[in-house]
Formats: sequence, C-alpha cells, structure tokens
Amino acid sequence: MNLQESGEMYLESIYVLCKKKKNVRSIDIVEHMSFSKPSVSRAIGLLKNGGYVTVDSDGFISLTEVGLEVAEKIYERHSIISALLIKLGVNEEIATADACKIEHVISDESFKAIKKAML
Amino acid sequence: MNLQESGEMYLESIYVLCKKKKNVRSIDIVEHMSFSKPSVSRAIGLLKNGGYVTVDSDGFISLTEVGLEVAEKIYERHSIISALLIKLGVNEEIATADACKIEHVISDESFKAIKKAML
DNA sequence: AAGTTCAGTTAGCGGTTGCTAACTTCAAAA
DNA sequence: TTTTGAAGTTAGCAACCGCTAACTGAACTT
Repeated sequence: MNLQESGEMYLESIYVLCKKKKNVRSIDIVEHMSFSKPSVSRAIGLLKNGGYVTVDSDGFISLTEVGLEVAEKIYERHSIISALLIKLGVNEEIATADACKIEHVISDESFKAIKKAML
Repeated sequence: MNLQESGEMYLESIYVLCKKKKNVRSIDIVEHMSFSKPSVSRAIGLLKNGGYVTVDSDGFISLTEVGLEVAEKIYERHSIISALLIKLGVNEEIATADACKIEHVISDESFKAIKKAML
C-alpha cells in the first residue's frame, strides 16, 4: 500500500479543501480535481485502506495523522517551488502547474536546498 | 504516437550513449538504463514507429532529426537543472537523479527562467 | 405515492510501461 | 559440424490510474 504520486495529489487536495470547507466529501474532490466520481471513489478507498484518511458515516473525509503529514509536506513543497518559479519570472499559472508536478518527484535533500535558498 | 516521459528517457539515453560509443545498439541501452531487453525492444520499436529513431540492418540505432531535437532539449534541461541543484548545495548524485525526473515535467517557460537565472 | 436528483459504488475498459519465459537468429568457438 | 552464447523478439502478466455505463440508496419534489 505504497503512496504513489496520484495518492499524494489526492491528499493535497483534501488538505486544501479542508482549509476552506471544513467538511469535505468525495464530490468536492471530484469538482476540485476534475476527475470522475469512480476515480475519486477508488482513490479514497485506497487512501482509507492505507491509513491516510478516514471516512465517516456521512461521507465526510478526514486526514489521519499520517495523511496530514504527507499532505503538509506536499503542500509546503508546492508553495515553495511555485514561489521560486514566480520569483524567477514565471507566470503564476504555469508556476503553479509546474510545482504540481515537481513537488512529487523532488528529493527531500533538493527541496531543503531550495527552501534554504528562498529565505 | 505521442512521446511520453519514458520515450524522452530513452532518447536521452541514446543521445548520451552516442556521444561516447558511436554505434549504439539495444543492448547498450539495456545496460545503461538497467531495463530488460524486451522493455527496450518495445520502446525502440515505438520510437522507430514514431519517427524518433532509425535502426539499420545491424541493429545500430540513430536519432532522427526530430529525435535528436527532443534528446538535446531533454539533455540541456538535465544539465542545467542538475547544475542548479548542485549550486544550491545538493549532492551530485541526488541532483542528477532529481534532474532526471524534473526534466520531463517542467514547462518550457519555467525552464527558460531557470536557465536565465543560471547564467 | 411516485418521480427525480445527488452522492457514491461496482464492473469493466484502455493506455503506459515495467517484468519474465521462451523463442529465433546468427556468429564465434570447440 | 555441432554447440554455445549474445542480441533481439514475441507473448503475456501486473501495477497504476484515468475513464464510461450502470447500479444503489437516500433525500427532496411534485
């Protein structure tokens, strides 16, 4: 039950949605990510299975401690990588899209170096 | 016949091997990338099909004009992104590995910005 | 009560890309 | 000449992750 890039994306989305909605359901993720309901349904099932989220009887999704840890890590990467690109003169939309990709593939060591350089 | 990330990796490998071997065969790619022979065989077939490489009767692989263009683009990205990470203090091996991932997902615009910043 | 709509699930498809097993081919060695 | 070994191919498996079609179930509307 290893977390793939797509799993990280879902956790990050849940994290972002939680910050402005309090109660997050699958359908919110469907809208936010523009994926189909079955895709989201399966992904949430896998994340639940892997101990990254819990789903209550009303379908409200919460991050577990582990899930939150991953989501925060990815979100921090996203913020700092997009900030770096914007600082280098990249259009915000493109910077955000690129950060979305890079945040999943970069090593801890490289990220730390970038973070340090951004201070 | 769109080029995926894996296709770019193969083209880059062929490009690198060409710079030190002159004649490049599938088996060289097998060794360089640590993939199985069938995986390489299929990938080369797809690249040939897509017009990115040619294979002569001795099994020697050459990049077409289009293939070379892609390979050079990716190789340049690799060089500059790894240089950036190294400049930021990242260990060379890790910088190289990360550049290998980032080079395939970053936009032209962001890459240009990084390149400019590295001068 | 009957119908509609919304959220979610199940079943199954398709593309990408790695793999192993087993085959062909051809050239070099015995 | 027979055997061995290296290179490449074919067939088919598995994991990941998107999708559509079609279903269930609950709640709201008429």
